[in-house]
Amino acid sequence: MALEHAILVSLLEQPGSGYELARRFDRSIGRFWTATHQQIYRVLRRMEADGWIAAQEVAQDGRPDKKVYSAAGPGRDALAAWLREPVEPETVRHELAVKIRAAAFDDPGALISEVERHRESHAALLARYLHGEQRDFPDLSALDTRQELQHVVLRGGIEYERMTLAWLDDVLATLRRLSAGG
Amino acid sequence: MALEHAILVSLLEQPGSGYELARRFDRSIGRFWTATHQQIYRVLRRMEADGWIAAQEVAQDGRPDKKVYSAAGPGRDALAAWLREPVEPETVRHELAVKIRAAAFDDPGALISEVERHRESHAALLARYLHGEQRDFPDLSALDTRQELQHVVLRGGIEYERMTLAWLDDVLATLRRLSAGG
DNA sequence: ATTGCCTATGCAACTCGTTGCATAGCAGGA
DNA sequence: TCCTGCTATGCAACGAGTTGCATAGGCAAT
Repeated sequence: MALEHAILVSLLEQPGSGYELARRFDRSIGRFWTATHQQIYRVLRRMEADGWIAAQEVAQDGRPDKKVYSAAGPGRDALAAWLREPVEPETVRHELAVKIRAAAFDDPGALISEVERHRESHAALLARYLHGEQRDFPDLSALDTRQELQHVVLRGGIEYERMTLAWLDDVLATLRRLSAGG
Repeated sequence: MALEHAILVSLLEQPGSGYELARRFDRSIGRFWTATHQQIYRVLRRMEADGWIAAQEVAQDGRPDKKVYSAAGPGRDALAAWLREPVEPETVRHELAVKIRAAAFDDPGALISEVERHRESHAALLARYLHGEQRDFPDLSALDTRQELQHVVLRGGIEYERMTLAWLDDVLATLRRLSAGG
């Protein structure tokens, strides 16, 4: 389980409430680790009970109070220990690949609009990555350690999206060829 | 949920027992959809109850009897309906990316051997893909629809592994630079 | 005025996925 | 001979993840 660790990293980068974490997971972090607010609140309570993080009540005017969490010593230790553990292989759930093989038993042409939709969403994500890179890393020759590591992860995301776009074009060409009766 | 659908596709390509399906999921299909034998048996029972698949008891000598499943009419219908439904966005769980960002709060050098291990396993998988391509698709100019679709999925796997290898090299270079104190 | 959205946290119920264990006969090697 | 491993199926318990709903005040637009 790595949701705890993903939350720890996020809190080390910047303390925040459960709600704020949920929004971060929707945006940046969620690109390589998804989580709903329910999961986050549940795990935060457990982590606080275990002493990994500390909470501070913050009163706000005009909106509900919030609990701002930050990483504590035992949390840092747990993260360091986890870093040294061997990682489990990534489990992939590529639904579109299942659909493509399923199309052999139905009409390949029925998948085209679906694949086009995927292509658009990957193109949009790539554009967002590139925009975020410009905004957050304007000068690539002056990055500290944290930024270097954030940037190498971002580069992975960018390359993944580029590769996926090229592959989806390949898939579309194949589907069009097959449904045209080629 | 798409485990049902992945199983249906596999049974349409070739009928088989739960045990055989589990091994297929370990090998080919498992590269884009993982499942343990427990999940598979549980889902097979449900699918049989729903009439999606039909079972036939097969006695064997020297080994336990098995139940060979094959896709039934309602299963094909369900698959066709699913093909036409919009797909949920793929949820990614990229633990290594979390670790890389976590390394900013510990020693980046501690991650190097971990990343090297990943690199090796991706290189091995790429080699297996390429070997499987040679074996299963010796003549790329004479493929039927099913093989065309299987091959375009395989091409996706190959490109994914190539991209991942290049990225892991990038990660390694970055980690080495940072831990050398550059 | 009312509708709908945003911040902020949480309960309850459910499904999905994993882990450990059990059975049971057969084959092969130390 | 004992141990390991393969085929083949399954139970039980747990942990992870999702979905629907609830509360509750404030803001902005219709």
